[in-house]
Amino acid sequence: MPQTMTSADLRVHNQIRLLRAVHDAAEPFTRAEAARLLGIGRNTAAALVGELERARLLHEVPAESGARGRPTTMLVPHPEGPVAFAVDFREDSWTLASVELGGAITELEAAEHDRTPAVFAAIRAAVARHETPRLAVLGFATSGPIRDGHRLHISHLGWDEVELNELVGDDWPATVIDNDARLAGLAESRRGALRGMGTAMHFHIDFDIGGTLLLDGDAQRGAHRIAGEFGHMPLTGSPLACMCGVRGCWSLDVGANALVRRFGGEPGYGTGRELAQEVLRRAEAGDPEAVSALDDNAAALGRGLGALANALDPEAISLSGMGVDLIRLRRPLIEAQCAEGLMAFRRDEPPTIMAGTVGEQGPLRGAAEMAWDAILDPDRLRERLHSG
Amino acid sequence: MPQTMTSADLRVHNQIRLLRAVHDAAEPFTRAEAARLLGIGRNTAAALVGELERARLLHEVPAESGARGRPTTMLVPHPEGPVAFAVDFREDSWTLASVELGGAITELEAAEHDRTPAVFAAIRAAVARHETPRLAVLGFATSGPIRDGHRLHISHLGWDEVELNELVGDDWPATVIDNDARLAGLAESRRGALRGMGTAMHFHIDFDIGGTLLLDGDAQRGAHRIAGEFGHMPLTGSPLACMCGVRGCWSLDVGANALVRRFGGEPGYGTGRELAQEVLRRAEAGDPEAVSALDDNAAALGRGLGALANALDPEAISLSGMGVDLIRLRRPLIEAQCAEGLMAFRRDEPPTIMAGTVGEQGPLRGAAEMAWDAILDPDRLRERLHSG
DNA sequence: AGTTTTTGTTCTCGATAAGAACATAACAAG
DNA sequence: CTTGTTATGTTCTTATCGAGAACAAAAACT
Repeated sequence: MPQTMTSADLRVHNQIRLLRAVHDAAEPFTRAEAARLLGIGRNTAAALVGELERARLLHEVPAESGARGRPTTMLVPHPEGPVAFAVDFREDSWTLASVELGGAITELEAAEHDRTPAVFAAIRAAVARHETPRLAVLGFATSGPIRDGHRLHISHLGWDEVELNELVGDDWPATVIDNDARLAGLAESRRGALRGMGTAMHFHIDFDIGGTLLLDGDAQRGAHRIAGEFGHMPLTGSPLACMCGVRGCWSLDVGANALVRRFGGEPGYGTGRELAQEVLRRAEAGDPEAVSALDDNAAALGRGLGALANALDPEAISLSGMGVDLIRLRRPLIEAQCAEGLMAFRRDEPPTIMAGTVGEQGPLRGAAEMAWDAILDPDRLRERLHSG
Repeated sequence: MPQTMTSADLRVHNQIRLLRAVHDAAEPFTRAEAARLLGIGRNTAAALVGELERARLLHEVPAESGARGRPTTMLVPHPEGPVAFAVDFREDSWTLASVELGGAITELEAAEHDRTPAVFAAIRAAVARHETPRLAVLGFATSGPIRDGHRLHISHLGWDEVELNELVGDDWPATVIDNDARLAGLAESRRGALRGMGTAMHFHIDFDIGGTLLLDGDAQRGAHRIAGEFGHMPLTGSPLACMCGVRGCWSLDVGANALVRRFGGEPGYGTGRELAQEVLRRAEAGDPEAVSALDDNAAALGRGLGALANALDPEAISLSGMGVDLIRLRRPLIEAQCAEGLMAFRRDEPPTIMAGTVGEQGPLRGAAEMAWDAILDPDRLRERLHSG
């Protein structure tokens, strides 16, 4: 029982419903349409919008009138309203972007980095270069699990429980951080292939597999915020020991690491990724050993997805990273192996497996969604409404 | 955006908060305590309770005064208020009970059955024998997955997609049906070992393993309402083919079926369960082969739990059915194997593994919770408040 | 130019919860 | 036995919210 529910809370609640409708809509809509959408009267809509306009959250612009009736206004994000910054922090580069209500995104800066935690200072400096009073919340996507929201662990970079509270300190704007695979899934769930689904899953396949379970548009985090290591379940019977400390992980058979290992490459970041891409190209060209490696990879992917579908029953599964290549090149094999892993009675209704539509921008857009979730929080909104 | 949020909805919302507080509380509390708990004024609490009293949902009884201050009243379920009926339908027997607000349970009837769908008529007759105007919703727990909420599949009974809409027809009271393993988990989450946890899991181990992911006190159902078949993921490397149509299922190594197979018994319900219990007894007595079988079973359980914890990051995992015996007899082995399956960086914070505290009543109590969730639905409550 | 259609605006109304002031009924202290 | 203390119940006022009806306004259609 957190807080009471009073008339003022009611107003904030309905204003958030309105803002979220604007944020989530594919096309902008008018104030009258908003009233119908939310099931409120036109007078109430006018009052809600009026306050939000004064708080610089919404802006009304004259709608070009094509139909009959008195002219109305479109509800658009306020030009001086809050924005979210989003950072996609990768193993060798980062991107900073600004995202408005509604999802319009502007890339601000991008750079490579030296794989030491010093990069956080560089990112902070970039944020400072672009900082504006409009910046409300910064969403930060990084690879690797983040325990309890502040202890970052990226084994590939040799980062062992890096303390984020020391790197992202009080001089940062309000910041929310999460895992890239989870945020990519969140982006698909909010603005991509999984939009509107009650139960879905997303997997990002890079060197290994990370993913997330998406329920009603929310990415599940787990008790210590480190849910999503689906790649470290023994789903395909591998006998090998995994870098994570477990034997037989799914990720040993799916993803770039599996390809690289097969061709004797180094499982590092620079050359490893190139080699994996090279294998995919050779497989497309028909090289028998590359074809075999690709087939094994795709088959293992499908087998694992079937197993997970038995347990979690997603409506659809979207893929990003190398998963996009796998589904493009070997969809029938993946689906056949998925069916093989599905309990017989489920095979007539298998989960849809598809490439994500947000693509490479997944972590960035997911970070923005996470930041906007924080901006559209009742307490924060109440404060903003009453201060201005 | 389903419904609007008006002042009347606010009242219902707060009344539901109050009713749920009463329902979930371990000990009854007074009206003044309720006001503090919900963060509302005493006057508001009086108004809310007054309406709920008139609607026969709450009842105020004088509290024995031990302390100073003006005497107050305890909030208890109304003696003429709605009740939920709960049915636990097992493979050879069923139980019918009545459950009040707050969880007080009264067993009404129990019987064996002949394993044909005709048993539904017998259960309906039992419900009729005990039916009262107080009956609001019937919660029904059955083993086996129920696709889309109405197609029941129990392979052990030879029931292949039995159409529940034909068996539970218009002559039934309002009925909600779900899977027994999921409802056992719901019971643990609401009234048992998992109470108050944000992310937890429950597994019921019988002939095989069924389970559920519990998030904020809610059991996840999946897109087709058939989530939870964790036992049919290949987590332990078994080479065998499973009855479900997949190869290598976890359930081939954990549960009564694994014990029965090892000792050459029939994997049927009557003798199979007895044989499994016999093996457990012999293992306790020190019989080497039984000990080995029990060890294998427990080790496979732990190994699978570790894998699942990597993916879903539960705070705790509770067990029912044969899982209670396994945790009692082989906790160290289970925990060691779980740690082996956990990614190295998680091993210092493993999920708590424990026996459920609701025990055999899990499905029944879970069915009651599900039914009460339906009773405490805003629409239903609004109707009840305005009709009386 | 008049009609139709859609939306904006204004006003009233009922309901909600907050808050303050006061009443009440127990226990405790003298 | 009387008086004070304390926690709670009760009453009344007030601000706010959304609903709803009536009316005004502005476009397109006829």
